[in-house]
Amino acid sequence: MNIITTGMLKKERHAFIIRQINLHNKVLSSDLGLQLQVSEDTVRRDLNELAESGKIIKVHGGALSKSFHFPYEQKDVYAQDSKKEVARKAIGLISEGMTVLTGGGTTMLEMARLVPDDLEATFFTISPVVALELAEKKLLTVNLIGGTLNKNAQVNMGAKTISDLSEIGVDLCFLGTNGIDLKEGITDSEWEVLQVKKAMIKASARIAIMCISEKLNSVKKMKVCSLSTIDYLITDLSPTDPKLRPYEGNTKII
Amino acid sequence: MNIITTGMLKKERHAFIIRQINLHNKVLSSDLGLQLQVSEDTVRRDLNELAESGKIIKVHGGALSKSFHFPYEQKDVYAQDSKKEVARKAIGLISEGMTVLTGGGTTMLEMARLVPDDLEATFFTISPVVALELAEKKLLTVNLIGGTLNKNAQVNMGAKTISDLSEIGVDLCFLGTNGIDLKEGITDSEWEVLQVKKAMIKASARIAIMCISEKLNSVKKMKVCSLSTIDYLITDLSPTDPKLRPYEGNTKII
DNA sequence: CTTTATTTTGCGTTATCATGCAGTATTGAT
DNA sequence: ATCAATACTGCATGATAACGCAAAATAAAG
Repeated sequence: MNIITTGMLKKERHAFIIRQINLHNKVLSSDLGLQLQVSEDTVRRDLNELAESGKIIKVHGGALSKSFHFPYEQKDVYAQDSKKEVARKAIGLISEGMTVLTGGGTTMLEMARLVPDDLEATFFTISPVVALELAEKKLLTVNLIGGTLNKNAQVNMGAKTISDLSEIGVDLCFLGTNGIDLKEGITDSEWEVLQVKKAMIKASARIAIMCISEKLNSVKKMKVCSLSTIDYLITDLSPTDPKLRPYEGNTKII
Repeated sequence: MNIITTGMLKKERHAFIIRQINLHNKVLSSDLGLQLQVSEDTVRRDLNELAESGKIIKVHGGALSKSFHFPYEQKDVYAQDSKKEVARKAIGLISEGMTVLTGGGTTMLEMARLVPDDLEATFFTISPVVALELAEKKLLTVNLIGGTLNKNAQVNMGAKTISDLSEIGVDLCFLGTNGIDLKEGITDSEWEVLQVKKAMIKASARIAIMCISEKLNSVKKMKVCSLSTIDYLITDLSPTDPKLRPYEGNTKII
């Protein structure tokens, strides 16, 4: 257990830390300092870097494995400000009496929370989490599209979901995305997700993509749709931000 | 049950507390103090933080599960033990590879929590809350029946739900009920609920009614089905309890 | 092989956080 | 109304973190 180490390079320390975390689900800065024979400052800097790139979760006193299993109710705790900003803007697109379709994810959940109490509208969603949040608003009609619950994404997927989506028609669809790029348009890395998104797009008169700025200009494996399909692009940036300029066209930047 | 823990990070304590609450529906600050080896002050501060972010409901002496805080009931913490007992017994009816259909409500939720991690089975449910809880179990396939989310009961209802239910066939259906009586059988007070329950019964080879003993011998306005339809009656009482004697017949008392 | 630039690291300082304790207030049950 | 259990407040203490800077190590260039 006691690993003696001398003159390790930063990369090696990082690897060591990741290994320790995978092994124990947690590490203490103080322990690492001793094991790696470096100051705790260095350890803390290492942990910061690893946390920055999303490999671990840094907490006071050390760090936790990212797969640290939290019960579902708190998976969404870390809704970053950028997501909140996107959600806030998205709400502006919804007007009285509208029929809206949404996916899942933290940004959508945040949007559900921000729906004003006096809005009367009809929502369809594939996300039970979003549905439950929307159900808090007294004037909304909330329809949950059924299907097989995907454990990671916590949204319904599969054949049933897609066939049910083909039976509805809505005014506006809010979609999150991991990949958005000028040339490739909207892309995704999971095939199942791709199918569902395509079905959602077909079901909707207008499409709004919600996307935090750090995901701009990234391409994933498979294409969902081209940019021309998108009616609104909602980001945390100002609509006049130069980074968004290339996306102007058919798409309204919000 | 006495879990020994040393040098836990705050986040770990939080996760531990959430797990305990999910397990028992309630925690006492005093217990947590001992289990986590910290002062009750620290426990209380932890509980405050968790309550602050809406993950639990803090009460005098400890905290309660949030999803336990269903719109309808919440009176006494200890009456819930009977539901737990019903849920525990219900689990016994589920065997490997089975296809199961469930409704919503606290007893169902409790059952979902108690499903063993190593059970491989397929679940259908009309409750997003139950679905999300079931999704925590790695080996389960969870299918959520769509529909219009009823804000009070937090289950899907309406025409879509009923037509979807008509398309499936399962081995066993777990139903809660407010009214059960020798002569009238299973009764309910809401028309919408009635329709859904009937559809669930039609979809299932066998029917299990889950019912805490205080609801025995009560009649509601509308009839769901007669007692002869019921295969299992699960209560918090011993199967040999004289109160249950009258219900013996086609129905197996558990 | 120097010399120079860049990065990394450790240390002192200051700020922040976490925790337990003592005293006081509040609660809930009888 | 009383009493014991539970909660909250403020504070002291030790732990951890952040900041800035200078020494050391590493890489790059001449």
